[in-house]
Amino acid sequence: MRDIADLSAELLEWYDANAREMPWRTAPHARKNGVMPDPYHIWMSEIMLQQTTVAAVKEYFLKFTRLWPTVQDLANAADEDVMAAWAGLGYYARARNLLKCARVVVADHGGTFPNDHAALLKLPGIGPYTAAAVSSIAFDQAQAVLDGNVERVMSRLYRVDTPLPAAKPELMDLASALTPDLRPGDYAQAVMDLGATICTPKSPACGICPWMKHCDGRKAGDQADYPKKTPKKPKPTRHGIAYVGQREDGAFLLERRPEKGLLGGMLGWPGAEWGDVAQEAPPADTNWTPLNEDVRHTFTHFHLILQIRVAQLPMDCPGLFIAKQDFSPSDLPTVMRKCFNLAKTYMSH
DNA sequence: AACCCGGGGAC
DNA sequence: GTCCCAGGGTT
Repeated sequence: MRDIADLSAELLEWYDANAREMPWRTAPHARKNGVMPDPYHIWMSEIMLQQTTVAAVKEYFLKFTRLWPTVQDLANAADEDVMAAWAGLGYYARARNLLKCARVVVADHGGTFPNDHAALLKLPGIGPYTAAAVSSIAFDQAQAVLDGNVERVMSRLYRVDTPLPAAKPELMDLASALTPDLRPGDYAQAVMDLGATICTPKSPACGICPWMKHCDGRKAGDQADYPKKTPKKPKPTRHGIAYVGQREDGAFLLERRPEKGLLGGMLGWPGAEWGDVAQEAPPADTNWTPLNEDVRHTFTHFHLILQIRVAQLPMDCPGLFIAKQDFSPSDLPTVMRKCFNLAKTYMSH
């Protein structure tokens, strides 16, 4: 038990000297002076950071907090504005749940985030990790965070041979045993910083690791073999066609995708469902011009090859048209933006 | 427990 | 190309 207290104390000492700066983070010296972070900021950053790197999140976090400075502002926002602001960040269910959660916090919690793990866990888009992160970082509660970084650190520190994801309960027990009652918020950020900057997936910088002398993996020399993982399935390739239509007045023919499923709730170019073979499904009865080049894109679990068709459409063409001055490619998910970028080189205006 | 769900950077 | 990322929801 003496050893465990040493571990957290040594990591906090390292964090005091090496904490990375982030727009949502309260630095350790400020925290020691009683400054606490805004729970709204911590919550928003943690939602954005799910499966997403700090570098990618920064500009989105600044944009969201500029557009919606408080959870009340966000709760009052229009759905389509939030989805457009999220475009490009990926995993769009996060944006829908972000808005849902803001509205629940305002309606059921008086606009104040609950501070305990159990209450946070009930909110949309908040799972075990995010509940622990918000309760520890924003409210200094002794909750163990277990993300990809901590899984890697724990599995190396103790040479856990059980492969992920089956090892998660075991890793959670190890992480909980290390979480201190003193400065749990800084400790949570410290152990994740350690995984992100020193205990990296490939070629970890063990020579400068504050836990070097405690690490079983380091002692055995096989730290890079952890964590063990169950092999993943190969990605299939799907095919489809995207129709980029522009009306005589410059407006674009788009469609709002269904709330559930791939790119849910986002704008996109019309077309049939993607499959083993590309299917024609022109959204207007006119002469569509196929382009020589395809759009290629990779999603979480498949590769996609999209053929592009372009056409000029008459003013009486039915459908969801967005005026040229209201159309911004940055409102589109990346694959749809790729389609536009390719099509526009072939369009006259 | 297994599957679905983006996008980008490092290698 | 592969792997990874401050994971959650659904079935």
